[in-house]
Amino acid sequence: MKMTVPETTGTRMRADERRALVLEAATQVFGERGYHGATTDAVARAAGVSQPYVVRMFGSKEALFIAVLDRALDRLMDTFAAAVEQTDAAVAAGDTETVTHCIAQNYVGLLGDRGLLLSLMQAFMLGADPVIGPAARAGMRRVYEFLRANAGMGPGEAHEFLAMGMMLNTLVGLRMADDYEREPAVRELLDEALPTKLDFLLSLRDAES
Amino acid sequence: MKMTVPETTGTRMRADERRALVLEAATQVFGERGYHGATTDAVARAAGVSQPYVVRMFGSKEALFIAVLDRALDRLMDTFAAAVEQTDAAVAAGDTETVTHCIAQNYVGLLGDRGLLLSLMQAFMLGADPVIGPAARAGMRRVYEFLRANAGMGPGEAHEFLAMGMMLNTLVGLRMADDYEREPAVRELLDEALPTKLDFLLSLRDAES
DNA sequence: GGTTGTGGTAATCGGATGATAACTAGCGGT
DNA sequence: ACCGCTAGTTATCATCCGATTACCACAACC
Repeated sequence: MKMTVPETTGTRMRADERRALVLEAATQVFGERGYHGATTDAVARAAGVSQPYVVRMFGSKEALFIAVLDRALDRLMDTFAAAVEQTDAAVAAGDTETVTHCIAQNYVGLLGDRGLLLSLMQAFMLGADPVIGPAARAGMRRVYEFLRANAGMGPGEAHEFLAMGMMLNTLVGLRMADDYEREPAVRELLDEALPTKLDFLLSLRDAES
Repeated sequence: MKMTVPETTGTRMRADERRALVLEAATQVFGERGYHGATTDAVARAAGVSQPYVVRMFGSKEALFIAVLDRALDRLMDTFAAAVEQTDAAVAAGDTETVTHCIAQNYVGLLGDRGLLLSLMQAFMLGADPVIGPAARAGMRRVYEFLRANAGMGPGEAHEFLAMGMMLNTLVGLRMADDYEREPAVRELLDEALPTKLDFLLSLRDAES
């Protein structure tokens, strides 16, 4: 009974590691093409495994998407929670930073993981689906209730914050930054939507393969 | 050369009428299930024609979606333009109504045609698509430029207005109203998002088949 | 050094789906 | 009456995709 943790030294990987890899790949693919547009084969190739393995690991494509949704929400809430702590510390140090501002900063950071926010949005557009719909609604509730209960926002603040978030997600989904140089109106809109972090967003766009 | 307009009295319909019917049906179906999730067969059944006819009428599913997108944008701009005129008339009469408020009112009215706004949102999530992406970006630009040039909004106003619109679209896509009675948080959020027209939205939900 | 369990893959199937081809029928003009 | 054009259909194809089955291989443990 040594109970050693397998080190993944050889050609094979531990199942939970591989699972995390597949979830990451699936997040990207689902974010890019949406639930119906994504194929389990594309996820498998992105993760470097075979297509049947992806399906068997999660039971079905639908279950995989739910897992992606849950993971995305977990990460989102972690980011928010960290932002709240960060704000508390700043306030304790005499700073006058608002929670909303601080969370917003960290939210923009999440745009770096394009798949995460887009997978969420894709789920939000599938409210009519009998399985995904309820899960997506529960996800939105979870976010809203966090903002109200843990971030100390009022109903109006929370709603406004979510509206900004949906706008940013939409602009990312549209790949609006692709037209930043070419279209003056796009430049103006993005300058307004991302007052501080715009160079960050553009660098992400250019870093794409 | 009588040049009479065929009256569609018999079993057959004029092509442009049928085309409008199919476009309306496609708007609903694409809005519900997204571009990839929608099938040309579902569109055909909703329009009461055969599946091959739908495909041949537009050339491809992709072209049909682009047509749906264009029609949705046309209707959206018409609604906005009417709201601007309405505001001008109110201001001339001594009223102090803001354009933003008036457009927002009319926008909420568009929620009645659920497919219209949802088809737009579905397009906005497909920015990575080589054909749909550019069309969707052009659509968003068209809306923004109207708000800036014709509705007299500044960059900040236009951005804020769009953010509220994206939030409302998302809530509709989520079918969030389904949880209005059951979940207090949802009730609070919807009360905040739709201060005046909430009963209208709920009546729409209940009117569904 | 076999044996057992875990981490995979190759082969394949069946249903769904977009598209095409070939054909049919209503309607107006002469 | 028949002729040509427009509005439609039925039948069918080729492809894609999620899922299943059966099999393979590495590694730990006795």
